[in-house]
Amino acid sequence: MHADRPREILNCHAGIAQVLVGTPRERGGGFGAGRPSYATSVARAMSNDAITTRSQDFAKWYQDVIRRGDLAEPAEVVRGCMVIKPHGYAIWEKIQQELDRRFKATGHKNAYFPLLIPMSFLAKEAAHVEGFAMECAVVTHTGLRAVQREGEKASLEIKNPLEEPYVIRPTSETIIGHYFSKWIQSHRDLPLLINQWANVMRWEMRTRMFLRTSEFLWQEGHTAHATHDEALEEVHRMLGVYADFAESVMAMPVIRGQKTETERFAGALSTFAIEAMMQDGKALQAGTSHDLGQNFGKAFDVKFQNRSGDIEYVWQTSWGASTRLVGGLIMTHSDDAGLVLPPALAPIQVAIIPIFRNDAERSKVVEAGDRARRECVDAGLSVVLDDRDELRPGAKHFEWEQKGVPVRVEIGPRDIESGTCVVKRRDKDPKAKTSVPLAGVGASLTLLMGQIQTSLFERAKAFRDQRLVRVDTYDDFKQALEVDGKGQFLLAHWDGTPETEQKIKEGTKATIRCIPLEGEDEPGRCVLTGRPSQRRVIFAQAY
RNA sequence: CGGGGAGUCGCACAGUCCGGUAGUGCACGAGCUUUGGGUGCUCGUCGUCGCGGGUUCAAAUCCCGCCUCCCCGACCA
Repeated sequence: MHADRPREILNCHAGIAQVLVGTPRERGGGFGAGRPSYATSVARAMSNDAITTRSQDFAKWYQDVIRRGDLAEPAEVVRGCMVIKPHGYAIWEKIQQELDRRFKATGHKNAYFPLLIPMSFLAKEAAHVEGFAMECAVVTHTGLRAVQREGEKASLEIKNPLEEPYVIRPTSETIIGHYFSKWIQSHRDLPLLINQWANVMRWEMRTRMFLRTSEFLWQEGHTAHATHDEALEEVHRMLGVYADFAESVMAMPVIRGQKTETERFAGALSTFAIEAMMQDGKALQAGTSHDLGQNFGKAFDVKFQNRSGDIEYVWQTSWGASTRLVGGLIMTHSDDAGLVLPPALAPIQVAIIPIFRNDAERSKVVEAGDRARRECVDAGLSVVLDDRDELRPGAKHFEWEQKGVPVRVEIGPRDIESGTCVVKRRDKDPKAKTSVPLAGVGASLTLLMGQIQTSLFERAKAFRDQRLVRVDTYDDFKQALEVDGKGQFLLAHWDGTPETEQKIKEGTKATIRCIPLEGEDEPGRCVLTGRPSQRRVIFAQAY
């Protein structure tokens, strides 16, 4: 793989000119024709130098994969924010589609609430304010005025202070609570099952692209129920939706579990989450589902009249998943050559690369390529015929490889003669080519997509399972936390107190990721204090 | 916000100590050449050296202030 290739060679041969999708005919004169194009900036983003390997520097590797995959770049003009580029956003859109379909299938409806929340709303739920106060960006003024002082450049000045400042939503429980109280009167209005796709802002100390940015995109589900049991059922249903999505669509194995008091959502009775292991062995929380109890119902006066005519507060839930999932996707599957995408989320699933030596060969090969392309389209695959003349085949391979395209197909004169094409899987060594008949290529590649999807999941699961270890003493705990320079998940007994959790964190940087829902109770003794414990929890260093 | 590192063309970097016309490789443009894993050659284009002040005949370089990014903490989806 690339890691073995001398850096100099990579450096001096780098080159990706532009990205064209579809056939020349389809493209016409539209996209990027005749003007300095987006394609140019793509080429620039992806130019030269090798990707850092995972073992060299995982954090650097992560950023390289994002840059070379043309997913996003830091918004250097806005602190802690990122620009999600088309290829990165296309992945997010696929995530959205898959999740949204599952939300609708479980009876939820989409709605949209204001970005700005009256500051007073935040104050209504005590634990909630405490959790989010420091992260809030606050809007205090409106209007700008141009000011021209003598001898100085014109500048802008802020005009009118607001009577009540607004907070830019860090999450929408409060404002949605407010509207729920207007919308709900009777048990007949329940359950109320709402989802919102939105951006939120949390003024984080330290940011990393996709994993933690000041502004991020997410979905937040908010539901209200007549009973606590019903709300809890919802909490687990949606946790299940996340887990199923993560495993079957992202091919990312997850552990479902409950958060400890320390890690619980501010204002919730209990929080559940799915936790995934990244390739450096660290944990990533990939989706959360909260039992809000009646906390927000009471804070926002969300009441209903039950069947027997009594007034009760509703039981609420909220659950969310964010663009962080894209970060998880990257760190679960990608390799030292760049991005690796599971077929279910790959904006481009197949890239066809024609091989030819002269115009006569070119027209034959491109024609065959276009037939293959159409077969793939008919089979429901998203496919590109890369017939760019300005790039040689090798350069095209590198480009699609770095962008994570699951399958690359080569069609050359030899293939046309034998009626086959050469297929390379992104999840396998590029030298391991297979030959596939051109007739029925759509069907065979569709089949292959399923195999790749499964294989990615199995590989990630094998890695995770191998690094999910049971420890019973604190010495073993500290030893097992890092093996071969990578983290592990430790199944250990814990005495259930925040104090012990804190001490372990101080001593090892490991936190309790969750109390797993799967598995059975197993009495034992806390690794730190030796006090009795009913169940093992998962400790790990986390993102 | 504390500790460390860094900001020079699209990317990666040299130049900064010791002030004197802003460089290299890749990318980008043109041409020829080449095409089953980053073709080769020739000629060319692109910079208010992160921002704002100051010192100086002269500032990428020295001084002051600020901003941003990366890493390690604390905080977190």
